[in-house]
Amino acid sequence: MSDYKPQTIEKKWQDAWTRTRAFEVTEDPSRPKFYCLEMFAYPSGHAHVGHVRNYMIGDVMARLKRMRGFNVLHPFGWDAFGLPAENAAIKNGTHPETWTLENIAHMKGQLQRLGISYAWERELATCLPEYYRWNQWLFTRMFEKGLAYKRRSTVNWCESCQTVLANEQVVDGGCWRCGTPVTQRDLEQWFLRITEYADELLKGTDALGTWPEKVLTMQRNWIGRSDGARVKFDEIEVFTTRIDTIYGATFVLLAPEHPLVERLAAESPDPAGFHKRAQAFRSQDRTARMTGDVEKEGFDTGRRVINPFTKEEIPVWIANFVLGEYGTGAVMGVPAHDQRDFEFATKYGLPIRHVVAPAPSPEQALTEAGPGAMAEYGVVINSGDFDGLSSEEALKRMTDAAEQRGIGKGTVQFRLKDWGISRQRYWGTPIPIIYCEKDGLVAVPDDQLPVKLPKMEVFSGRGDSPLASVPGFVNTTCPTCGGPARRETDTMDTFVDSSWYFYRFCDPHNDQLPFSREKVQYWGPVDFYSGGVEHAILHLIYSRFFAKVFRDLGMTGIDEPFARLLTQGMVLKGGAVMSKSRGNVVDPDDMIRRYGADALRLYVMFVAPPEKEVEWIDAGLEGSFRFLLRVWRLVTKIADTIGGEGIPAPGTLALNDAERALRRKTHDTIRRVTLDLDPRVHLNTAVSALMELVNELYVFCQDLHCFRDREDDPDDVGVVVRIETIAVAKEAVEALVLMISPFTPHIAEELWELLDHAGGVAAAGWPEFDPEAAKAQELVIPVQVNGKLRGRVTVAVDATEREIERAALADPQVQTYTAGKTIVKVIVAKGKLVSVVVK
RNA sequence: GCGAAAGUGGCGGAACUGGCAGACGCGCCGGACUUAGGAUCCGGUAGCCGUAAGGCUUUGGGGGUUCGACUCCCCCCUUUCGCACCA
Repeated sequence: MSDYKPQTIEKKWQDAWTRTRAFEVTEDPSRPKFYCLEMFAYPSGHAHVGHVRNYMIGDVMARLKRMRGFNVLHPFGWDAFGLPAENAAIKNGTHPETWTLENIAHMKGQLQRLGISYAWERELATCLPEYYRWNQWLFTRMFEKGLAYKRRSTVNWCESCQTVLANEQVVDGGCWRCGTPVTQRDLEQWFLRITEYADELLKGTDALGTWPEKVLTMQRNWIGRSDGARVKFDEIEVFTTRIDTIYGATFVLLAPEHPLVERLAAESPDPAGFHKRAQAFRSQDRTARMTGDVEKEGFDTGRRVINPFTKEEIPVWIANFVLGEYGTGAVMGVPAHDQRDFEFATKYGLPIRHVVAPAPSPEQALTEAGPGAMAEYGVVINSGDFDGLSSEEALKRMTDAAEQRGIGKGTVQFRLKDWGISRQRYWGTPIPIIYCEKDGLVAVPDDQLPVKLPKMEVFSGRGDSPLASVPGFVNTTCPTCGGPARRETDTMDTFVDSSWYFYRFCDPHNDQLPFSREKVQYWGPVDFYSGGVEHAILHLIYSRFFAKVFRDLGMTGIDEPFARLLTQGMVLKGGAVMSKSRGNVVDPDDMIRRYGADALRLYVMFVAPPEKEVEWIDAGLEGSFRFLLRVWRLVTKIADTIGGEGIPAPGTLALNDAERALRRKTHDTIRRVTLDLDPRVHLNTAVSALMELVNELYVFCQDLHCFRDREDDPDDVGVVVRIETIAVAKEAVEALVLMISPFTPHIAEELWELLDHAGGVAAAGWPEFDPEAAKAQELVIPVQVNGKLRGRVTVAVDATEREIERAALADPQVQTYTAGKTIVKVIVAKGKLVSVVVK
């Protein structure tokens, strides 16, 4: 018996996999496909054990599916554009490209040392022209269809990153990357019209039943559909979801940004003062304004408009809590039925009129202002002809009435905004647009793509778009008229890169198109996708959007890119996320050196369910290492006994009790592990089941002397008397080695070879569950008396309910509790439990 | 504030559709083998009472449904996450 030397065997098998191109695949219509993907990596420098966890989940699934006969695509690549590379360049003078490519090389080595079964020949990096060329190609298609457009607008600006951020990239009022509070800027920006797909993206969430509910909820909230109506109060159009309360509208509120504000200022007695007050609201910190921390404030514009339903004249105010970018930027104030309007009206003494009564008792209409607004639906009152209608009914009738009178229209409003993709930074995809005096905005023709990112040497990190300072890049000729023209100098948001890479993996070397329809139709959609929950409304909504764009371009027939999503929990150290700046990074290479990749892999799978956050504990890894030692010893000690030819299948043999028990455990373990892996993805309990099997195997082998303990002693042949014993031990050990292989592939391959098998575990296939073998002959059934466990009876597996009841009542333990009492009832839960009720 | 998920030993966590709570591992305690062990093997390990057999209590707290509740229902507490004036 040799010692377990993970470093040696891991190297051996990793080399073998590379040599035999074990994980490279091509389309094969004769086999079911399985596309397994983990979110690709930003090459920040070093992988930590948090990355390892995500990649392991995918690797276990990929390896399992291979063993079960699937044609498995399991690729990996690099989300290689991004700010850290540029910042590193500014700080150290290393070119972003150098920095990025070096990091990729290092991290790739780390992943290879973990033995992840990637199809490395499909590796891609988004910073290479072979990739970003297709970003430009797709942008051009979207430009042609009006899905990419340019406009001036107020955008989110991160002072630290010196660039624009999309709405999705503003987290709690700060930059998603660095947390710096976001400010507003007015800029010319390129947008992608994701709102075109708002409704489909929303409805599509219903079909994503295997996604975590949490992610779906976040996406639904983000898209934020509201059904309501636009109604004109003279020239001011408001958006409301509660037109049923319009008779209670006693004022109108404008956002400080509303286009009418400046005109009203000009018409007011004190234009300068008016302007100043509106401006003060506008410059209120957006973050505070958005989070509702700012007190509701406003002022009367002096302007009056007619409520089109009551015909009353009501005042127009400007209010700091009305959002300029949502709806029409104007709302009707219904203080009786909207909490915000209520606070506002109370503060400024505006009239409050109740027009909806609580549904059950319409006659008990509220006539006085209560502690707050009554925002629920009810029965409409004080509303002319509409009195007595339910809110639901009034919504319809009033909308109809407004439409008939030409003063309003039923409409749907989304919270989702178009995706601003212009970035004023260097390390990204150049936007393939040329500005010509004569022809205006011209897309770079496909045959001139890629627009290559010029090699810049100096990075200041200040000012606008670095590319603007490269004359050789900026100055060009118009593709249409040939006259002098200049190029767009902004680059694309890196989330463009990650929004379609999963399709590129299907056809990574295509130099005619981003991918061929045939290949994506074969591999797509991704069957199993795993990554961090932080992308719930960034990457995951953009990718869904792009998938629909590709479909509408006729390039795929796929509506949704990710059939199943698993959001894995983070690995913490000292209660905090691992990061270089905190200095709490656990380096997988350290762990591999000490315990081997297999132990590390096993531990991250065993420590907790994949979705849960976990705290990294070194001792736990040691435990996993000890388990592998135990497996190693078990198999190496018994290999001579069970290896080789001529051992019959245990199903055909007459087994004794111990043999039958082991066989039952073997097959019960196969059943549990199989189910835990697929579809449940409870990797931790699958590992526990394997540990139980190992424990039972040890006892069995020791009791029945299967181990050959002393190799130097020819008398210790380690051979048991019964061939039956050897047969069931062999079955158990082989099933164990195969089932552990998705978790710890190196040791599994090594042991499989040691057991005289050629061809590797993937060729051997996943063990078959035999329900007959797993069946017990007798059952031990617990017996409760008045709800308390009082005894156990052993019955034949096919015993009838009557027999079980009789056995339970005959049990002496049970009788001590039933003696002298009346048996009221006996419930037999077949195969599970007997419950006796006595009085 | 609104919404969602979760609360189980010293710790990470099991318990499939209501049926033996605490699987598996870590840690700890004891034993065996050892020059030694932080290696390995075996055993113990929710709490309380009891020498023991055994008994009682126990899945955040309180009620309820049920022969039976970690699991279902109601109220409350705590934690985490998401949304946060979207009219």
